[in-house]
Amino acid sequence: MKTAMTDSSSEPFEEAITAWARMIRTSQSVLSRVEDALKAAGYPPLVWYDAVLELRRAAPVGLRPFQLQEKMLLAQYNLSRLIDRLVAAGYVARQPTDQDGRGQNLKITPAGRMLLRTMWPVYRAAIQANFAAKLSRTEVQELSRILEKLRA
Amino acid sequence: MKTAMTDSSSEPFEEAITAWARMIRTSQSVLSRVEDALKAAGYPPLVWYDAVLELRRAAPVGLRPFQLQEKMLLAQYNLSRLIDRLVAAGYVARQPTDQDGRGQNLKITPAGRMLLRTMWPVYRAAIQANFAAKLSRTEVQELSRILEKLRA
DNA sequence: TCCATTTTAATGCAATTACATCTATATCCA
DNA sequence: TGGATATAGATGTAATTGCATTAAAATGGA
Repeated sequence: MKTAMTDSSSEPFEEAITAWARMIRTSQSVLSRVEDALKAAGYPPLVWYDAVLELRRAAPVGLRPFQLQEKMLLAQYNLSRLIDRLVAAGYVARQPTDQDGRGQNLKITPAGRMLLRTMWPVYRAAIQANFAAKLSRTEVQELSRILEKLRA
Repeated sequence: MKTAMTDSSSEPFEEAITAWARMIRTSQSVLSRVEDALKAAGYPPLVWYDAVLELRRAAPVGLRPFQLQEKMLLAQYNLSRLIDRLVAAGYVARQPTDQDGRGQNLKITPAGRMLLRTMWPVYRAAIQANFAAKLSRTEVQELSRILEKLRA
């Protein structure tokens, strides 16, 4: 016989629903605060930072768009247009590929490196204030571990 | 003297960066899979479900738009247009307020209740497959606890 | 080799979201 | 009361994202 308890969160799946809702809500909320901090400092959205950062990591060779897409969570057409904007802003250079006539090679420019350098202190402070400062080191590690399981 | 170790993740803040990146990436990835499952089943986006669900919880009184906004993570103008779509689709009814001539009252319709009922099995299965199934009960509880600390 | 298929990337157009502003009503206070 | 201020919600327009399709080059087999 079941208990008379009505607290739905005592059921495993109900606990999962709660955790699910918290993950979606909290990550969106924290992310938007970080984005706001960047915007308030006059910087472009985080996705620009992520894309240029991947290209810095890939320097000096650079990346093809489809390789960058694999590293980011973006649809192909969205990445194509993000690259347009990054190139127009001077943070990324498109170069023809020698091996594949369909493709192109993307490289970070000096301005792109400067963007990363100047954005980082603001980004770092926002992560610290809105994320790291609210958790103990153990909690950070535990969260990281659980999220990694979730990704796989 | 510092150790010669170069593994940056041994530094507390570097661990936080890793956890931060995982939280953003993983939650987006898992969310998009759940959204895809709903779309594949012919249902509207999750934000529709969330809004209508809040109105079911608030029944029979209903909610003013600004009250719904407080419960959801949406800008005022985005909520205004979401309500337009929900009303156009017949899931929500706009009613004049008697106390405040500026406002309106939002109520779930029978079609809205039906939407929640038919979406739920698909949504539930998607949460189970993409989230709950990947974690132990203890991990779910721990994740939930940590996220709650983060929100505050 | 030649043609069908696949891969890479771009793009026309529709839907949604962001920004700025606006309208209308309510509230506050001298 | 009356005028300034605040609150609730909508909306014009620009930017971004989503969807479907397209173009061009590479690949793979007969």
